[in-house]
Amino acid sequence: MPTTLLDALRARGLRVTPQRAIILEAIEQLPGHMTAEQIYTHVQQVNSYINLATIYRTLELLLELNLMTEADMGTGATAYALHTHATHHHAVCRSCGRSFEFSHELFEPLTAALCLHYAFVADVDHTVIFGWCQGCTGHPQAAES
Amino acid sequence: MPTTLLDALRARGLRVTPQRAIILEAIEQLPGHMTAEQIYTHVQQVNSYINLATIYRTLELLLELNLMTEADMGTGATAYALHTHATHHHAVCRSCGRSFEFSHELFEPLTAALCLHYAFVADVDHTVIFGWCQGCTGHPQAAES
DNA sequence: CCGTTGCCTGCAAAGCATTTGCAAGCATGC
DNA sequence: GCATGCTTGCAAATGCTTTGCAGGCAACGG
Repeated sequence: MPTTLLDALRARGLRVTPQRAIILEAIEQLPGHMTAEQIYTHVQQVNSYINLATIYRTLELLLELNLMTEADMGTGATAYALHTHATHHHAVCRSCGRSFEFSHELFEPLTAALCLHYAFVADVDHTVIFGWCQGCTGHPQAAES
Repeated sequence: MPTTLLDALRARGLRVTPQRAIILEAIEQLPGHMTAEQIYTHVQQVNSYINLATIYRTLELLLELNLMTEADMGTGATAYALHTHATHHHAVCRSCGRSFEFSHELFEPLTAALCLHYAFVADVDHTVIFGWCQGCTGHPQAAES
């Protein structure tokens, strides 16, 4: 049962190495969005001789192949997500840092308008919206204690 | 004619130093969004002894005071913008890198929905939307040459 | 099954934007 | 004016990510 990601590599004539197989498997197993570090940790449990640089190089590859998306969640590390993962977005609270996912349909009026007015095709999978959640609303300053 | 930004500092009991005055003036003069490096360059023309670290510390202060917003335009450096600057957003093309601003009203259906469904107050001033512009639409792979 | 080719990898060091420790400096209030 | 402690400059550290290089091995042809 070869993974779809490996097939995508083969289709482009790219080499299927043990490292790539392990990394791709880890990516498929991790839920939703993940950082390079998380993939690294997961991969270590299978084979501890895989280098972080290889993770980054593989992620770069997947981004080029349009199989993944990247997003800055404001945590310092880039968050990556499989493009096949259900389209969704994140709302992140500037005060408490908590976040939740929301469905793509809330985004559709915006993407439709951008397409209509500017012929711009928004790639808003995995977009991050900052703001203040219910508990922090109304007193954003006070909540930063 | 003291600047509004300086007044904001005074109102919080923060010290008004020559460095801060120069940095705030530069921020008010630079159009739209700017990077720490750009502010630094601008400031150098007035007083070349101001340190980059001071720029960053001042920006951090302005963010805390809610006078500025920050956004990652995908250029490597964080883009800062005055909160008083007319609310707007950026669409950035993943292929050619070009970007354009679009008005806040396109965002309102989304912010309204987030508020309604999740009681989440989106702070979407200066948000960045990635995608493909008119020229690059339809063949995102081909355009990356 | 084996040899060749050049794509991939590990390692270590570099890169870049940003942050921080520390001692000196100076804005503010008395 | 003078003391207090917030600010600054400097340089080093930080954290994530990228890169140079030499060796390794997947893919392919024979």
